[in-house]
Amino acid sequence: MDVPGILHADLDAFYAAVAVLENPSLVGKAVAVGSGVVLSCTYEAREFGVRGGMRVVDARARCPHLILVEGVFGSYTEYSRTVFDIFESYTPFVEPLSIDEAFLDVTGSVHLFGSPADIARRIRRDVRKQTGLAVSVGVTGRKFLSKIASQVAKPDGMIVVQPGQELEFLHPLQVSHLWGVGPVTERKLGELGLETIGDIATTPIDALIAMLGSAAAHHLHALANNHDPRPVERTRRARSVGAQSALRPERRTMEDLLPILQRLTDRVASRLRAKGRSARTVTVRVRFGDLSSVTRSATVRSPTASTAALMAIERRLLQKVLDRYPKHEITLLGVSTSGLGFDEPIQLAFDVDDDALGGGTPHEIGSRALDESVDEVRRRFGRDILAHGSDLLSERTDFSDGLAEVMIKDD
DNA sequence: TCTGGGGTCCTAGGACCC
DNA sequence: TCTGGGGTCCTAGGACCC
Repeated sequence: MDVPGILHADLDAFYAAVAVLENPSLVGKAVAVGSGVVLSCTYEAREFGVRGGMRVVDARARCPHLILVEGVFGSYTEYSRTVFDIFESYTPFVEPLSIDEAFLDVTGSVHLFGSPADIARRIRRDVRKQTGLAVSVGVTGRKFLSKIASQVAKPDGMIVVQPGQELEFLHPLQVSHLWGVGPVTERKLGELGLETIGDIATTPIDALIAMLGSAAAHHLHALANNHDPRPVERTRRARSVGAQSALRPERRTMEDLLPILQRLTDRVASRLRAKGRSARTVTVRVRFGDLSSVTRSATVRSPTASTAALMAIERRLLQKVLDRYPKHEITLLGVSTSGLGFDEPIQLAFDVDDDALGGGTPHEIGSRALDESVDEVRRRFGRDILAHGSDLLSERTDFSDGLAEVMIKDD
């Protein structure tokens, strides 16, 4: 008999559980982590209707004795590392989904540690013993099904779905259990009278396509029939890096918005550099008084992680929005970078004093050099640098739309 | 009921090239 | 010269997830 070999392990109420571990007087109490909104809360708080994502004032209204604690990010990463080390002691095939959950393919580990269900039990025991945290586990032969099983198993449980029993387990569940069904899709499905996963499985694919579009329809139809060929993948590279801020929409002028833009861009650029990545596409998101929002994006030829270069692009995008919506109350919602490339050694063809640039990786030095040259170009020519090339491209230098492209070459 | 910050993926239309 | 098909890239927006 085949053994189901894919586990989904998910720590229960992770941030709240860590808060309780670090302050034993909180054991058994209704505790929430967060400020402004609830990031995580204990099951004692959930009994009163408190949920993650809820505003703290609303949570307090439902649960007046709620104890609110601030998050401590350092402890979370420490606990997380310990837990992931335990995962990796059972299989090298661990795919992190977030700080507190992962897929594990244990198919190759059964001769060492026993059946997948045995391994799940051992992991739960090890995590409990070494950290004090509860982890719920789903054990099946498919990623999506194990994810659903672990959710159903919570809190502090495990569910094993044996081969041949998958549809029996799956079909009675509400559609919202499926990964990819949120409020909008749930409502659309409901309009067709589809409430359970079994309903989706028996609906002709064409009807789903008409309602949801091709990709979503095929995706949900496949999952509802227990088809999910996706393997457990050990690493996944980030595809975008962004930063958000949520101020009330009231500011209007470029001068008001620039400091916010600078702060967000600093965050994004330094995180890009820390990862050794650079971005080709830059997106600016703006929110209006009625809470609707728009985006403007631009793609440049060569990836950059330079704060000043990103700022120059974002400024233009922001100006585009201001020109298009001159009367609106607006705020800057966020900036995001995608089309990520890798750390490239770069050297400025522009006139920059090497000694002034300090140490670091070539990428860091290059990014700082670009920062300086953007400022210098602005001083000398009154222009912004839009992009830089990976080859020497003096003939591409283009002031036609008010921007220069700076020349940078590979070393 | 949009309050938080960080992401992923998909769609649709247009430009451009062969 | 016109029509058509296919592919790629870019832009803008939206749904969903943790």
